[in-house]
Amino acid sequence: MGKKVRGGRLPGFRLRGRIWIEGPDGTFLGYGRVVLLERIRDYGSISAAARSMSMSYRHAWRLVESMNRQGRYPVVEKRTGGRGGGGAVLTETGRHAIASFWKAYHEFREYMLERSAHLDL
Amino acid sequence: MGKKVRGGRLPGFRLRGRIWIEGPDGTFLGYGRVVLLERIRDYGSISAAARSMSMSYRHAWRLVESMNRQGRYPVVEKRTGGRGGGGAVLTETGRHAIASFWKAYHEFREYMLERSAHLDL
DNA sequence: CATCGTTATGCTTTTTGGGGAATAACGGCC
DNA sequence: GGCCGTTATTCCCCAAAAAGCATAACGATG
Repeated sequence: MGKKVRGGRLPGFRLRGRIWIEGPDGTFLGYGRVVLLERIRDYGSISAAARSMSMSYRHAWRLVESMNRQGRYPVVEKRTGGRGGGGAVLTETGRHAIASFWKAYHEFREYMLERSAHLDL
Repeated sequence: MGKKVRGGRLPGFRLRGRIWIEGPDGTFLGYGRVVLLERIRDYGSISAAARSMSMSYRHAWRLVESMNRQGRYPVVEKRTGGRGGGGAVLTETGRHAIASFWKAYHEFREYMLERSAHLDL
């Protein structure tokens, strides 16, 4: 009655995955980008956001550029100069993008959790 | 009655994703690895399989090593020397791994297709 | 009008993943 | 026993991605 000779489940193995939103020019939104957007929202500047997640400013800036360029509307509005040197704030589009991504993301986590259960190896 | 000012859907954008099976030492099975296993099954050798997908033998060999080392049982049995120089064949574990992955993979495709439909951006 | 921290951008260095070539060992088969 | 194509492994090189460094430019505020 043992179905197969193979020793059964491999304990340490699990199904993993990731999702992202792709635009005309490659990735538009992914986990890292969304976290970056949230930090920008919380800290009010790209550089502070980058520092807070130990990412280089240059990299963070490029990510924001990529997101802003792809959509019809920018996700981040940037101001140079002025009090405190300037800063950056989320647009309504940006806030909406974050919400959309998290929604898809959490549904996906749910799915993966459920699906991992009947993974037979 | 327009719900929001934002101009509506961004036409070119779509939800994408990928899945893989992770073992104690990183990736155990992914799309590329499974295709490689199938080629090994079809051609009877790692080098022919690698050639058929224009992958370097070195890379293919490493992937096989990674898979073989992680599981309780190897997925590929390799023979050096002999008629035709040797070769490689799938084990029962290997065949089962392929089937398991494709099952999860196709279910996942289904899910993504369905989920992409109500992605609002 | 000098200050200050931020955006903006170019240049150089480091890291990383993989390809290519070279070589040894192997072992049925003629 | 020599041949042959495969497994097994090492060393060097290349390209792409990201980090690090170094400056400009900016503009509200004191």
